[in-house]
Amino acid sequence: MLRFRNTLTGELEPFIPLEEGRVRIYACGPTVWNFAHIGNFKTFVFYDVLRRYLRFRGFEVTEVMNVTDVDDRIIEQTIELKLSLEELTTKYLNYFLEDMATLNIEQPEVMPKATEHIPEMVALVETLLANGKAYEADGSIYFKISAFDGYGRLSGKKLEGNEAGRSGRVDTQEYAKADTSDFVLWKAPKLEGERSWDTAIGTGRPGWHLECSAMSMKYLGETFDIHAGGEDLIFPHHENEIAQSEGATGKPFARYWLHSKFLNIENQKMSKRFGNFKTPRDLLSQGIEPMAIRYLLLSAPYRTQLNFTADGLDAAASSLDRLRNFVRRIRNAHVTSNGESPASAVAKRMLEGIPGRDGRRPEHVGRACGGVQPRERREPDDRCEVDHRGGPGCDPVGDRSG
RNA sequence: GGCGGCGUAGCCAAGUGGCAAGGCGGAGGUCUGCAAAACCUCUAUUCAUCGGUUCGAAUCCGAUCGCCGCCUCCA
Repeated sequence: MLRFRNTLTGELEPFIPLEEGRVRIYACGPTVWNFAHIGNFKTFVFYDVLRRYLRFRGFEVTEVMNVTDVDDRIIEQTIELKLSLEELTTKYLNYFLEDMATLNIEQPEVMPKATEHIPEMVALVETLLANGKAYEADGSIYFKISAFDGYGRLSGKKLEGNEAGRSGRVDTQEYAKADTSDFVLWKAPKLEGERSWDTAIGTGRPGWHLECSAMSMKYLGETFDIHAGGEDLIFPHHENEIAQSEGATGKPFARYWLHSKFLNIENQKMSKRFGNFKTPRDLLSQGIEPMAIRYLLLSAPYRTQLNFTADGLDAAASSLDRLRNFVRRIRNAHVTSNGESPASAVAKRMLEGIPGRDGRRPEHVGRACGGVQPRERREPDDRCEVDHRGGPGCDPVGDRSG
């Protein structure tokens, strides 16, 4: 039985999809205002391993990953660079897709853009206005948290304990909200030249969380299986998604919430804001091969924080070389005494190892494909045993040559 | 101030009650004209600290110290 650590409950829960044999996943995707850095890709590689592993386990996977192509940073950039929204976001979306391919990340089944789902978002806001969970103020529309029971369930936050603006990251005086904890659904334009849409709920653009609710429900249904994202999104993003989605439908939103921990560098999270980030392109230009980056990002389980270092990257590259050597040796090896080919003997052991394994620590999906090692010294007569954590369907390091 | 996570060898890291996986690095060796590569062997009596529970604890409980993350548009 596959189990996941569900942020919603904090428990390790057996995974039972809504529909047998099929998994519906919504994964929070990139905001295409600039290059994505390898911290971002830690999460995207996690999604990739998750979908590959689920498929390996026999599930049909439908993954929706949004492309946020309108938000504050994008708007600021378009004004600064005198580009249209489409020019800027198309450019960086293309770079992102290239980077995904470089790191051998499979493309999700659906990659919807926020700007192409304005009508769906407007409809959602209209529902919330109609049932009293949203209100208008100064041309913007806000979600009324006091009208939604269960706010804070995902993040475990109690509003009393929180201090508005404590993170120092946001301007809490920016909006005319009735309650500081309310969040914006629809934003009236503020800047000169800011992109906006004329709609039935007014002129403006969607708030951060709205696209994820509208698009996940459109492509996956009002209730779906897995919602994944970086740990930073637990609050407020995912908390607010739940509020506005369940506030509108009255039905449970996502059933399993999976959050990946951050990539740190010099013991601080990698972030554009801190200027301490590296992009895959930066590393490639230093002669680092793409699969070494992927290997490094998978060297800790997805729920474990990973510290990025040059040594770590070197170690990943060395490990990868050794792994490839191992594969080459299997291919060149002779058949075993019972007539089985070495490659199939290895595959069989991997298959046998996995079911017993995930029954215990299934949430280690990020790690599931991390460790294929020869164990020749333990069993000299059978030189092809492989650590059970690898899996053939898993393609451990996503290396096509392997 | 509130909430959450983590602390295992020089470095990265697995392990959630029954003698401490693995990788990198390092040391020694085999092969090789030399070198490199490859391959082989070795590399934690001990799991931040202190108490407790137990026949048995890295694993469970309590306290302490240290680090990290979130606290309203960050993957």
